[in-house]
Amino acid sequence: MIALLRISSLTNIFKSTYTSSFIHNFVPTIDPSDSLLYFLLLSVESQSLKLTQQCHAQVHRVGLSQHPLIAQKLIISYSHFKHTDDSQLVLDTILLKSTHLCNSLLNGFAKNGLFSKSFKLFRIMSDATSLPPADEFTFSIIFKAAGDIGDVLCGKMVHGSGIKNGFVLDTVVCNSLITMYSKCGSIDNSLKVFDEMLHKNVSSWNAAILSYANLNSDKRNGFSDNNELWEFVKGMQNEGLKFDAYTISILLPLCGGDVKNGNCSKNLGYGRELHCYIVKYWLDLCSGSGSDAHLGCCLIDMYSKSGGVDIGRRIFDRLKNRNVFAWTAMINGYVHCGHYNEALCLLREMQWRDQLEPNKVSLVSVLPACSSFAGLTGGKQIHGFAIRRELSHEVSLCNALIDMYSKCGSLNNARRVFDYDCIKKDAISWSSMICGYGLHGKGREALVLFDEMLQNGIQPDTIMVVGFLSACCKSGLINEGIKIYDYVLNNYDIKPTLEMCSCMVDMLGRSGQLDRALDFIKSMPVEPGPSIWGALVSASALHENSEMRDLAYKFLIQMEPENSSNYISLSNQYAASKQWDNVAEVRKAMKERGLRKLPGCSWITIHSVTHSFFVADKSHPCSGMIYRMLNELGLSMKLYGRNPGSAYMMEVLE
DNA sequence: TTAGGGTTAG
Repeated sequence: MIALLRISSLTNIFKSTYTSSFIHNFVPTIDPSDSLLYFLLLSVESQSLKLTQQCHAQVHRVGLSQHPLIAQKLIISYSHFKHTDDSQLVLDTILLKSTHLCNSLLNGFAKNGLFSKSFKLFRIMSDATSLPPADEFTFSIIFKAAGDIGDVLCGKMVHGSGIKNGFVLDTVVCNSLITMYSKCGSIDNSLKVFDEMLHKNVSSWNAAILSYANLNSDKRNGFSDNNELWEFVKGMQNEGLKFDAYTISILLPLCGGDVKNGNCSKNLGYGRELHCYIVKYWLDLCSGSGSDAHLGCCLIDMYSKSGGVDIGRRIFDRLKNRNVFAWTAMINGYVHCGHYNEALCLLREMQWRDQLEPNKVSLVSVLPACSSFAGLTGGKQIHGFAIRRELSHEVSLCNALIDMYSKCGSLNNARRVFDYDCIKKDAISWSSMICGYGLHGKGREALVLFDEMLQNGIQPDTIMVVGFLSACCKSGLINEGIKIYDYVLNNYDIKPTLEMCSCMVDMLGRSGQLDRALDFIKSMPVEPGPSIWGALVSASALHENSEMRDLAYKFLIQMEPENSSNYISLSNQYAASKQWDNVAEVRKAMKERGLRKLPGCSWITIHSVTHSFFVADKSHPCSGMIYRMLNELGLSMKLYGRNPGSAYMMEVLE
């Protein structure tokens, strides 16, 4: 009855809008089922739910409600528009239900994230009493749903059911099973399914390669030195199978380095080989995926992350079908390499040259360029653009905005985004705000927020702990910092990192507890790096403990023998205490190593004009005024009992 | 009808 009422209302929609439309004239001229199938396809392509509804009404009007193919297309169309209740209604109306139709509804539920409905329907199909039995298509869909949930127990249950029903011999079913286990984090099971497959195709290898990649390394940082994955990939070619566009798009992200952190990938050589392969088989690869932009994105990303942003740009310029992904990949590449102006220009260019709207990711990608280059005004413009496009509540964008506002000095705006725009906060939202407080030395605020975050059930991770410790360090909240450090290590799955330990040394050192800082270094579970000894150097200098300072310098120079800054700062320290012999010794050591200090440079942008300054630079037209102000600041610091560091001041004022 | 790949944030 309910179904009939619903259909009746749909018919009314159809009648009210249909009479003058072209569909009305078109339908009677050819077979009604053909025309309806055509319009249903058109409704999805043109994103018109109304057309789907009109077709549905017409289906009933011309008596085609039991037509299996039309019913299937209706189920698919309604699912596409997230109207799965209407998809269900279509199936309910069918008297002779087929597995085929049930699968379409099952897929509709799964694609809309309605997993409980998917599994309920799957159970009914498995009973094979009120609905037709499951087939291999059913299992492909349900394995995918289990993978999307990410629950390995659920995955194993449906796997068992698949084996019992004899469907785990089909290649596509096995491929979806490999992916399911991979998504559930059970890589061993994933590769076991692959090993035991009778007929592997290219997609089977792709699924296994992706799984293998997850096993071996973090994609973002490139692969570890082992060659196991690449040997595995060669196995695919040894079996006479060619890479397709999917294979390459899985492999290329593993070849990029992390130029931002000074790491160039060890796998760039493989990346170049893949690039050659793409050039050789370009047409084949692009005909499969329909566009060259897809592989282009991967190449741009790989080269940019390996420091070759110019190569990325050349690839970008030659793309025939540049879509928003390609533009965003290029923008992101420029930001990654510190070419902020180019990134900002591209954001404008994509709109006027290709008439493409930047999406959420484009904006997230370009925001760091505002923090480092365009400043608060540029950041606010991006924010305004996001508001106009109704994107300002997207969590990733909010997180990037919080970061941008914090780094541009506007903590109030950062907090406003955190409180009002960021409706669904994730761990990064909390972390961004805590790190913002850390950046501004607002330890108390960071402490309150950290506590609130824990009460909200958000798990802390190493990055937010570093942000929090940094805030404590700058605010002198030593006990609070130490307490939280111990708390997170004892209560969460967090292992101390070098950054966390550096914060601890910095915190203890700044508070004058130099011996405690040294004891901490001796007992810490990670190998001390330059940041650790650097923190101890600064703290020892601050508290004028020359013995500790020399010890810290000794380790620091041992670790970074080619870093001229360490020698210069040590020399300056000796000079400040008039230890001229030591100064000479340090300068001699530098000379022997052929080290020269590059002059430090800082810059500031005022009214879109960037002013840069080198050490002891007096070339600026306002140089006299600037140095007078520096002198005044130095004197003020002394008045407040803070030593600006005579050696450093000497260097600046010389 | 079924599986797999692209740009992002602390």
